[in-house]
Amino acid sequence: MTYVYESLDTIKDLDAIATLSKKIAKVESLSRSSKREIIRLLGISEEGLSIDAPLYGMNPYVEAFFSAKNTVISPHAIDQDVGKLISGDLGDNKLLKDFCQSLQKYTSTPEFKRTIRINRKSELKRENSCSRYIDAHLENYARLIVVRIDLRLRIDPDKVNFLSDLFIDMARFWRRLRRDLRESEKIPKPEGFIGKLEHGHYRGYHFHVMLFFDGSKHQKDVILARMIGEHWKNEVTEGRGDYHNCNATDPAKYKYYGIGRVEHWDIEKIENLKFAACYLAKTDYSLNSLNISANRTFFRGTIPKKKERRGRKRKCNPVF
DNA sequence: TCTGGTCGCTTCGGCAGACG
DNA sequence: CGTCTGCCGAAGCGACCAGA
Repeated sequence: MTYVYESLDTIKDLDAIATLSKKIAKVESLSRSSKREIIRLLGISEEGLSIDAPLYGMNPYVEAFFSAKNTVISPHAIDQDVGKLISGDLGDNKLLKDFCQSLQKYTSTPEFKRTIRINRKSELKRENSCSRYIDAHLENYARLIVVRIDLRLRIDPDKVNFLSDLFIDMARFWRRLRRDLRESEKIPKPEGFIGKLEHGHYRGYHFHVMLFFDGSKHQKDVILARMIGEHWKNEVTEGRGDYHNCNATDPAKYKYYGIGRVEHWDIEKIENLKFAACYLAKTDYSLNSLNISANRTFFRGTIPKKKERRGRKRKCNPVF
């Protein structure tokens, strides 16, 4: 039995490959450090990566990178070899040029563009969906408490089929959590949620969850997040789970802080909130590739019905 | 060729009612 | 009283098509 072993370094490398590959595909001019980085990444064997992170390779840009590498360089070349092959003046290196050209050729095929286009389109759809959902909540509640938590499972070595078993567990726990959020008296009841299932190469399956509470009923976002997180950890998963409380992180560390208390007049914070929500709408290529019957990764509650607005009229009403 | 709209299919969320 | 089940409308997803 083999386990999926995933190290953080692998992920960083794969992310770097994807972003650089995108840059090359767009024929952007590359800085000297970018070129150095490409050479370093070319030294990584695809074989090793596919053992460490078997699913991630399904990112089309990563595929493009290795396809180009294999046409230009022997597939058996190790980093030292690559270092020797691409040395000297980087500005005028034939191998590097060939590599970029090959990658550009790969990414300019209609099939490649098609997959990118389709993914981008569903991404936009989900982003719009998030935005509409947030607007609908702000229309009903002048003040929202937004909570962000990441929910995950500790890996159980007894599971035989690592990927699908955990997926089934996750689906079951998610159903349970949703029910509890709606019905349980023990935890605070949110007015809405957005959820995104991801397959992390580092931590396995995890849910990024965003919860919306009525700001007139709840205040302390950090405590709300902790209560839900503890419930996930102890009740829902019966001790098999774990969580990360994003609201507990210092707001100053965020460039765009859009969680916690969000008021209807605070356009900037609403924008930040939507920005954070859009992250949940991003495509997870590794999950796409799993081809599980229900390969849905994005979830949200239904758009709330317009409530009759009572109380004091809103003074400034920029949004609605 | 790309973007945006729409449609059908499938799954999901929310609710109500049954069950133990 | 808490949990399970089934139903219905809502929502995600992929495919097609029209127009820029």
